[in-house]
Amino acid sequence: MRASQYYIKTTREAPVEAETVSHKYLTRASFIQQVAAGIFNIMPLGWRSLNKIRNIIREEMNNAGALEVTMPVVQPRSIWEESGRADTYVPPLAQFLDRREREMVLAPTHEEAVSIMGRYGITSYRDMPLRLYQIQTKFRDETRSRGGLLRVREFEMKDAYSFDADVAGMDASYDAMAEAYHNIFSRCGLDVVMVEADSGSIGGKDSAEFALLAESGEDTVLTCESASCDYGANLEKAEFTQTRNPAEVLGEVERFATPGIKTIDALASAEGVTSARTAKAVFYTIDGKVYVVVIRGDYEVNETKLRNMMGGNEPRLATPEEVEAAGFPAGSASAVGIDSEFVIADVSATKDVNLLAGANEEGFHLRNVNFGRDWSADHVGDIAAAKEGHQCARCDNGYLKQHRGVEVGHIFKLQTVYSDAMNVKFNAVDGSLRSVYMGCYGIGTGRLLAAAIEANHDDRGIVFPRSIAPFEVVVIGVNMHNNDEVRNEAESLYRQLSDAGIDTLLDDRAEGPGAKFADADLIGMPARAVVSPRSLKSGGIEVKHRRQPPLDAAVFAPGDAVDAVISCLSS
RNA sequence: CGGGGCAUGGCGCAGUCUGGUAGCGCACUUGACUGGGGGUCAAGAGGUCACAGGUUCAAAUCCUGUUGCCCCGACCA
Repeated sequence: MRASQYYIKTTREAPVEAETVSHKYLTRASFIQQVAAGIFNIMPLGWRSLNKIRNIIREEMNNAGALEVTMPVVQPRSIWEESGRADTYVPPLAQFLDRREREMVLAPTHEEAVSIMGRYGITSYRDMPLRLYQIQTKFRDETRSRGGLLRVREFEMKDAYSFDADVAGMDASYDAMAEAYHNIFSRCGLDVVMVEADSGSIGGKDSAEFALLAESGEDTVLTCESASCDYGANLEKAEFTQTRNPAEVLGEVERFATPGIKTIDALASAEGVTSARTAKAVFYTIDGKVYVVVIRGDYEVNETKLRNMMGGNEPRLATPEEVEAAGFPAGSASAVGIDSEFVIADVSATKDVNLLAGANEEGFHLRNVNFGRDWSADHVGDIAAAKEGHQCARCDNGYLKQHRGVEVGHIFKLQTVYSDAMNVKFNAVDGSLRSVYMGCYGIGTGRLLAAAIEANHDDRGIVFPRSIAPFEVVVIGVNMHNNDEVRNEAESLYRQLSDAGIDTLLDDRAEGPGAKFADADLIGMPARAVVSPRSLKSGGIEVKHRRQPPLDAAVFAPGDAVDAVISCLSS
């Protein structure tokens, strides 16, 4: 490709709203252009990179035994009613009426459509495993987008789905996809961690996300610091080993005055103990009912764990009005004296003894409060949020470290959630009719491109790995438009590289050398070959890798330049 | 959805307080010079000042409303 005939419109300045590195460079290098909030044009350079990413994904999906298909972006709302997600999907579906006033949705994901494809042909256990994937546009009318391609409303995703006859088959599909994902990310130059995750509104049981650890990410990920432990989890899911106070003899409950004390920390310090010796109570409204949620004072409630424990109903902090209407005391609250039906307890508050707690009376607290004797709860479980420094629950000798991460992939074991709802059934070996075990597996291609830039850049621009760069090498002809010798050498090298199957860009624009170098660096050309009067005088053509310093190029005779570029690219 | 901010040529901005000929840098066009890290000079082109109403002799500027976009939070396969 000749730069003079291509659409490269680099700029010195990024739009003021671009905050992340990838957003700035993708815009400055003219890979993308914003059309509306969270909606982008992908320009020729961006499209080339995305095509390389798509092809890597295709190869790995095909290797994992998946078949490529495509499913509609515009779907009848009825299939979402069939799955039960028409009204529960969060964020809400983008909907419209077609010309005959039929209700349509813009698909944010394709479990419904693939279930329809699956049930068409799967009638026997012999039809499975079946693995399907597509690379397709999704629309999610999320209330907020950010970070350029890191989080958008309309985006492209590779989504794959597996159909298996039993749990063992589903697990095998899941493992095959996980392996393919590792291959994809490493081929794209990304060092990602696979961590346990919550499955959210997709449903199902086990899920794992692939996260690039980066400050610009919006995910919070915890990993075990121990070298011998590979535990990692999204904050929503992360477990930790709770500390315990030494067992004590249960003391008598003592009520005492605490004028002016409003917080757990103030209470703990007034008593000369740490907040771990307190049981704090928080009010949540879940499915229209107000609950007292009790957790040890040094922990925080993880609302995702709380939601999962309470049957998937979304919890939110109760308003003072709701608390009052439910008849709960507003100040100095605790679960003491509350009907256990409306009490939710984290295990931390149930295991430790002789805790400080509210007296359910303004200005008074209680000493030596104990679960089982002084209060009880119908709902007890792990609803505590893990934090940096907490002890790893997996190995018990490491501590959790907290990171920011970009979620570039997510895989789920759906079990039979969709096959039950959408009637995807088959006859098993014994002749019985059973629901198919499904899995689903997603990678955001645009987000992957952005993440690759977050992970690979310097102050001059993008530093693409060869595998996903729009071009592999740029041949820069310095002043080539009015210097025959330079032009002939540059054209000849361009031809030879192209013939060798290398994606080559010939920068034949009538720009000064400075502009060409700056653009090559900004766009992230992995290799650069320079033909100029100066290089010819010193023996030929300069070849340099993007990672080498700007002035650190080696000169090769014209006949050796192709080999030099190839060897430079594979370094 | 809550809070905050912004809207003037393709991009980045000044001008708005105090109403009176729309300006700067980058990019663009033409020419000349230049030619190793976004070069110089000269001459140009390009803007219903987000939209709608109002006040006024006169509105980018003042008033009212609307829309779009950004940031923080809530939320988020």
